[in-house]
Amino acid sequence: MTKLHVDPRDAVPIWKQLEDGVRRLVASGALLPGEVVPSVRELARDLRINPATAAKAYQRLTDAGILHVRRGEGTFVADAPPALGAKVRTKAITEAALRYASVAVTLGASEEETSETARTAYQQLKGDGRG
Amino acid sequence: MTKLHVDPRDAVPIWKQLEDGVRRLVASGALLPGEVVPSVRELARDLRINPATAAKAYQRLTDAGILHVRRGEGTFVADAPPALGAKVRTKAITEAALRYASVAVTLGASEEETSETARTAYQQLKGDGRG
Amino acid sequence: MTKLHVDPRDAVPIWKQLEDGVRRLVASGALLPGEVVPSVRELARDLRINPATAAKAYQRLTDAGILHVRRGEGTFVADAPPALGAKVRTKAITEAALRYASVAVTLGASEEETSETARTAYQQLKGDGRG
Amino acid sequence: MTKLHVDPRDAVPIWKQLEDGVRRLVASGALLPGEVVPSVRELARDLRINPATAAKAYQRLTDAGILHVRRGEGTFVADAPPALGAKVRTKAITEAALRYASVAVTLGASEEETSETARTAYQQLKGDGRG
DNA sequence: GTGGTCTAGACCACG
DNA sequence: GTGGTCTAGACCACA
Repeated sequence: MTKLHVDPRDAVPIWKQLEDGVRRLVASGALLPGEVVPSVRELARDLRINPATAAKAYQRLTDAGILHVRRGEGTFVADAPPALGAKVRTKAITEAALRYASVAVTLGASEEETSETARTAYQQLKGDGRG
Repeated sequence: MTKLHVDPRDAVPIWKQLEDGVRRLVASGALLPGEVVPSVRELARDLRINPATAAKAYQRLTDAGILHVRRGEGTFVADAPPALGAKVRTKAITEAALRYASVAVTLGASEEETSETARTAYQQLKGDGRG
Repeated sequence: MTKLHVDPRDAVPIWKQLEDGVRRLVASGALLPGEVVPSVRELARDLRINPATAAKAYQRLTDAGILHVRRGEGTFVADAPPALGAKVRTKAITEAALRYASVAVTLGASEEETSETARTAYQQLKGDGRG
Repeated sequence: MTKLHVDPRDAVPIWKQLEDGVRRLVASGALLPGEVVPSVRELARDLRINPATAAKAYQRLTDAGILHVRRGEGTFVADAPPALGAKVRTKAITEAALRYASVAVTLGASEEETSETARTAYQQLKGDGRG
């Protein structure tokens, strides 16, 4: 139901895969403000990971203001997921684009292939939402 | 002289930044087949990194057939930098695009901004080459 | 009616916020000896909290001699709210001041700003009383 | 040498005591930019705590931009410890002052005693610096 | 040597 | 039931 999945063999840490996954679900509208997210234990059981690992992801998301905890009740999507400063945002996107383009250039992709593949990937991710 | 630079504070390992950098210079034509590359010691000194780190990058590049060592003379760009299988190539590009798009979506970028920023990054990197 | 309010998102437990709140109202004279306090159920309903949580606060206040239960009639402010030993009192204030100053120092506040902000906060709380 | 100490019996988490301690040492100038901080393992050994607990504090400080890590080399005080927005800063100080004043009022302290005790606590903490 | 990650399992406070 | 903390110990990558 939650469309969350992690790959323990991936180089990127499980807690980060989880954090990014939730961020994406929230950003894409698949998880709405106020909505419950699975409990740490439930998530850990479903994904076959250690509860502490799931807890780490949740805690970071809570610190970032994406989730918030009602003690003894559970964890929820925050009412007003905070926006990033425009500067920081642009810088982050540009850097990610450079990392991507670096791979594309190395593999001999053309300018068109590079931008169109990015567009396709974008559409694919956006399709995860509820629309 | 080689336009190589590494960022010790980046999350990606220094040896990998170096390896990718050389791959890009070769792929973009900034480094031509038969051309000398700096020695491990020289490179380590210039970039202020540990020689073992530079050696690791060169070793991997040599294993991959990108560089070629002539004992006593130095290290050179291989005559015929190997091509990648089409399938593997496409898969690698697609995966990189997904990583990039994931960041873009999370930051609320539009489809246009995503593909255009990728294009800009591509042009910027291509500009590093000699052509 | 009682000017009591709790913040479920605060790090400090709800029952403690409640307990401290009542203590403050009594100490400041906003609640006089012999006066009725709301029932556990009423309070829980007004503050939108779990009755068990309100009960826990009342229990602790009763144990401490601040409140006093007359069975079948309700809960009242005790006639002679107990005083604290001078030593314990001073120690408690000093420790609280250190916690506060620690925050202030970390945030780069000056000595004046630190003591004046404490004074302002004091006046604001005192204003909650009836005098 | 590091003047860091933690109390496992305290209600506040060890990792937070540690985090606050380092923040204070940096803010007060006792730890200067570029300076090394003890390694996770060393700190854990000295304080008799679990390395993971010390690591958690360091990681949070790194995320906050107070410390930064040079891989394989160690952890250092960041060159430019980031400043907080003025609004956020003032809000944080005011809230801390209210928590403190709440205790003071509850214990029957006068306005003078409240502000002077805060001042004394401030001076005591500032004395930890190197001046 | 360094920091980072993960697991396993325990204990606690809260509601 | 919920999340938070802590310990113990293992493994990994990096320099």
